[in-house]
This record gives sequence, C-alpha cells and structure tokens, in this order.
Amino acid sequence: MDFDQADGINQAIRRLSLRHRARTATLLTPLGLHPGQEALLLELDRTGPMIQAKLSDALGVEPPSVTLMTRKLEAAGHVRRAPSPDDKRASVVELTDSGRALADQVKALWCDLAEESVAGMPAETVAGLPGILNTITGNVDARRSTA
Amino acid sequence: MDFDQADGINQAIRRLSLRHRARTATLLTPLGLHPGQEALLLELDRTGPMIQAKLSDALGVEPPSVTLMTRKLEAAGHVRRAPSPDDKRASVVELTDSGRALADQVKALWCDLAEESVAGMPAETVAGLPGILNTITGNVDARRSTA
DNA sequence: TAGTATTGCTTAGGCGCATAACGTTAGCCG
DNA sequence: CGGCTAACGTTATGCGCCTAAGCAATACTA
Repeated sequence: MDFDQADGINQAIRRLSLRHRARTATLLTPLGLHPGQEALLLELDRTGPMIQAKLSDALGVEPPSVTLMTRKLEAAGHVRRAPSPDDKRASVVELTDSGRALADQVKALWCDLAEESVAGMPAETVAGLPGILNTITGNVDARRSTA
Repeated sequence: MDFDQADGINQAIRRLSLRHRARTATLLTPLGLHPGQEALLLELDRTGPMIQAKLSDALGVEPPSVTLMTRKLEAAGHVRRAPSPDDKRASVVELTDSGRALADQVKALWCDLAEESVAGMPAETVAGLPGILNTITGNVDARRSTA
C-alpha cells in the first residue's frame, strides 16, 4: 500500500477519534461527566454489578484506569463499591439510584450522538458501519492472539 | 434511532479509537515517539515549516497541546523552533535532519499499520473507508459551523 | 493616531489512558 | 500442608488532550 492511501486511512481514524471524543465531551459536560465515564455507567447499566477486573475487560481499559474512574464516580455518588463476599481482593462496583438516572440520560445523549454522527449517510452504510469498525478494531487489537 | 443501534455505533468508534491508538503506540515506541507526535512530524514533512497556530489547525488539536509536543520533540532533536521574522508573536517549527529521517521511518510504519488495519476487507470497502470516516468526523466536528 | 479587539503562544490544572512496581489474596500442586 | 504462581487492586509516573487565564504583538477602526 502506498503512503498516501495509508495516511488517508490512519489520519481519518485519528481525526475521527479526536472529534468524536470532543463531541462526546461537549454532550457529557452538562451531566458532569467526562468521556470514558459514560462507558462505565452504560456497562454497569447493561450488565449489572461487577468487579473491577471485569469492568476493565468490558471497557477495554487497563485496571488502573478503572480504579481512578470508579473512585471519581463514587465521589460523585453515581457508583458504589463494596468488597466482594467471595474474594477478599476484589471489589464489586454497582450503580446507585443517581447513577441509574444518569445512565438513562446518557442513553438519550448516546442516541443523539449516533444520529448526528451518521447524518446524511445511506442506511446501508450506516447498517454496515459497526461491522467495519469492529473489523478494524479486531485487526489492530493486540490484546488477543498476536499480543 | 434506538439505543442498541446507537450504542453499536458509538461503542465501535470508542473501541476503535482506543485500539488504534494503542497499536500506534506500540509501533511508535521503538522510535521513541508517542501517539500524536507522529502526526506532527508527518505534517511538517508534508507541508514544510509552519507556525504553531497552523500546526494546531492542521492537527486538529488545541494550541497548548502543540506547545508541549513541539517542546518535547525539540528536546529530542527532531524539530527546531525559531521566531518568525514577520510576526514577533509567532514561532516557526521545522524538521531537523534527525526529524526528517524519523519521518521516513514513521511513513513506513504508517503503511504497515494501515495494511494491518484493513486486513481481510474487500478493496471496495477499503477504498470507501476514508470517505465514510471523514463524513462522520465532519458531522461531529464542532469546530466549523455549529460550534 | 489612539483604543480596542484579535491573534499567537504559554502556564496551570485536570481527565483519561498507559506502564511499572507493589502488597494482598486465591488457587494450584508437590 | 507449605510454597509458588497467578489474579485483584492500588499507587506512582508520564503522555496527549483539554479548558481557563494571562501576556505580548498585531490588526482593525473610529
């Protein structure tokens, strides 16, 4: 592959990352959230209480990041952390009522953001989009196999 | 749009951002670079010397980020900063020989990364990819118009 | 020409993310 | 059992990115 094509792809991904995150930040600010935290809330809302290691895995983020994010969300009252009964090392994270309410608001924003993102694109393209993105993600994911 | 579809899109973008950046970091580490710096080098290599404000615009990044990145790349010897002759506020950034050599290495990595990213995807899809991504980027870009 | 707004850059502080190193608890196996 | 490895979580540190605030120089305009 020649450099121009490669650059077109890599740069497009880079810019998309920056802008999508920036837009997310703008939408989340009124809720008092920072990008990344919304994923944590949504994951807990989707799957229910879970220990940090599982959260780390679900979010695709390293454990220290989870430690700090949960600490901040806990300080904000959106999340509660309790020692796990079966494993004295682990700590279980769960949504508070406040967190659940916030998750609902995030969900609404999430829909707005997705609609805004794919505005003007043919339905076919939109339908195939997640598959394409996930394929790329899988290709560059060092977590499994290649490592 | 329902939440599941929206989540599929947003989450796909989020994960792609994380993984692509992580992969970039892995590839760049042997060169002593961190993700983001490669874009700066490539931009200078492509367009030639320019002031930081222009760099900031080209990279899609805020001025303070450029200040720190150029400072570090300057300390590493890859970039040189000189006061602009026509504007006493501005400072012109340009590649050193070392920086130019590094840019060539980055270009090679850039091709590898792009190939790896789109591995197994039909050529048609690959060809349309930058357009799709840029459309989304434009849709969520608060920089122009909507602001 | 004087006064004001704008532009270019920097500093300070904050967040998400990462890696490295550490203590603690669980699990495995000789 | 005792010991060794693996897993959970935390702290420390560093980077890119951001916003807010400030200083210096330029541009605009009355």
